[in-house]
Amino acid sequence: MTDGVKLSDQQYQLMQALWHLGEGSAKAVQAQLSHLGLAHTTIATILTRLEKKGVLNSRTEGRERIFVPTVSEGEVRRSMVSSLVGTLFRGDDRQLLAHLVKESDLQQDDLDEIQKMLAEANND
Amino acid sequence: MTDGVKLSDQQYQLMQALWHLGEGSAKAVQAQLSHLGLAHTTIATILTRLEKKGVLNSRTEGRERIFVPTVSEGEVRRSMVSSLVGTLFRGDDRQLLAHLVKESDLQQDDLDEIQKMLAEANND
DNA sequence: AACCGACTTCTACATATGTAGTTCAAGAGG
DNA sequence: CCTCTTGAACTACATATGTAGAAGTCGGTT
Repeated sequence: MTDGVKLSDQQYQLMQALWHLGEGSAKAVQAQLSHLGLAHTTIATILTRLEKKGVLNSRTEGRERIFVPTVSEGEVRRSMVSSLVGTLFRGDDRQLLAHLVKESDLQQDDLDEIQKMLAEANND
Repeated sequence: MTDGVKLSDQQYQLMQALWHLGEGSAKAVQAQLSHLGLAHTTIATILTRLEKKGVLNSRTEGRERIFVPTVSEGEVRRSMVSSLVGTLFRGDDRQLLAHLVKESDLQQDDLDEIQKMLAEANND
């Protein structure tokens, strides 16, 4: 079934930090995302909301709260891509594929690579 | 440049109705989307907001307000796909392509078709 | 002319999200 | 033991969105 996990850009970035870290405190996440220049309270708020949403769990360790993703990046990607496909292409993945092939500026080697992937998918 | 047009599901559906119609009143849009069961005032609100956002124009014709898209479905698709690619795949279209090839349940003829498209893209 | 019907526009309220200050609790240092 | 630091929790406020009732307006009908 379609998980329905859908994250905003910001939320995805935080999750990404956690996926990289494996797990971590708000502080650790903030460090990882220092380029965004968000206040640590902001990070904490978003993490709390993500937990309420069910994509994170947290445990208290000493005085720190450690957050752990409960969904993988792959799962989230799958569900977000399929949600977009649902909206834009009536759920037909192949139309997105076609869109990409037509709209992307693909180089010869990209094409080769894709054909290789196709061949593999083909063999499974 | 990246337009940055980004619509919610709901907003996209309304736009889609207008793209189909070419242009139309709130009433016409509602009719087109009757399956959603939204009040016509809801439709009107969304249309007004879409206009403020710049993806629609409207003219008053008699007592009706006719809405006209100012962006094409293709443009919106492009910018929404590329926004998702930006978030999920650091802007690399090929990664989304790879994702699709791996995750989608493609049939043999789908593969053939894609290869045909690739060959064409290749010839341009 | 008074009324009805069809639309539009205004107002309203809930949830989600972006963003962060303020307050609180508990360990670290003197 | 008291104070300082540090991170957590709470509170706050703005914008976007979903959703729709209420009020206003204007042309058509009797």
